[in-house]
Amino acid sequence: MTPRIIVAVDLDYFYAQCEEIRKPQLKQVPLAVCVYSGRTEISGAVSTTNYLARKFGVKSGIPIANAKRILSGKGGVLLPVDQDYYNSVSDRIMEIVSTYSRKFEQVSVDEAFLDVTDRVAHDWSLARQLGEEIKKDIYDKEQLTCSVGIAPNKLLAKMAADFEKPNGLTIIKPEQISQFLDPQPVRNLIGVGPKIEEKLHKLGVKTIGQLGNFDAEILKEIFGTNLGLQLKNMAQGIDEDPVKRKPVSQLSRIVTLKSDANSFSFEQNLEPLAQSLSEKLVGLGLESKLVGIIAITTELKTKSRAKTLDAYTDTSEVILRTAAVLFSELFKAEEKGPELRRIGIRLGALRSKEDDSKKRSEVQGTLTSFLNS
DNA sequence: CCCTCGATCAC
DNA sequence: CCTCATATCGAGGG
Repeated sequence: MTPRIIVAVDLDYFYAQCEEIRKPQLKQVPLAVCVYSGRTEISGAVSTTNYLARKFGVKSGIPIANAKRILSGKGGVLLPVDQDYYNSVSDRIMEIVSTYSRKFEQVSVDEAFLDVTDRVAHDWSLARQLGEEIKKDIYDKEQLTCSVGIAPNKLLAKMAADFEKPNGLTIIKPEQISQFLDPQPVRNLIGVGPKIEEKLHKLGVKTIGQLGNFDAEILKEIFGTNLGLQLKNMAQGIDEDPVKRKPVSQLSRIVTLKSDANSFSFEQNLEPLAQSLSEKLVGLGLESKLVGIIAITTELKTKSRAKTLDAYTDTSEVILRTAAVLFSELFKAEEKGPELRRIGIRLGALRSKEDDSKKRSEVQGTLTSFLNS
């Protein structure tokens, strides 16, 4: 019944900071790590930037061309993403973080949660010390800063980590929840993006405090039962979601075509995606029963199709064959077929390979529950 | 209840 | 000019 103590660890401007570690001179200049789409020399988007670049408004998501224009004459540097390198740094850091509690959950390449309630014996002052220790440990071993949030649940811990960065540490004790949440704009709630924000504004709801007091029935009507309730709960700082290792449930790969097309060579464009997905499946010891396609039109609208397979697979052949069929059906559906800019493959209905019917051995069941106990 | 699709979010 | 990847939700159809 006593509140849990959850720690969120958020690695600061991760990709850009990784580049700064390799080349410390980069710390002195505006830096943008970019995803080049290959369409033209500069087409693509910015993935992550350091804080010097952010001062000029160069932030994630903006077109590379814009970033280049803004930073020209300012000594700015643009680098292409090196995912393998970031992954290796991430793996080592997550290994470090996970030593602080058996209740560990990695949310993304640069974020993780720990439930340290037992470890600090419900003591918030000890939790702060532990947070400092984690930050120092990561910095000593990897020369990388992170922001830490400590709170009674994952939602608040993440918002606390976001509250002061880079290199911050913020604590929200149970009795501080409303003073922390109430004045903030609804947009700061995890899960509230531009669309939901817009709808809330139309209801006259601007702050999290206002959302927390808003009639739940009206929220349910507008956002649906589930999401409506979720919004109300979040605004009151309620989140029971446990810190738990979550199995991967889907995998996807997407690429940008060299030029927009009504039809394209499935072989040539889809093969590398299918190959990569198959390798990933095998690497994780997983197999998939659902293959889907993702198509992004010239107008940046998303279309998707999916097919549940007769049997589980982890081979690039089956993935490729299924995806090709789905694309050919997508094109057939319309007279001319949609004009596509980007295409992708998605795998769903995943399961662990050593997890089929009869052989879900107690060994694995107990091992998993043990890890999260 | 299950499947499929589109939307939304956050990375 | 506008990347890539993942989880979740709701609607609609069976």
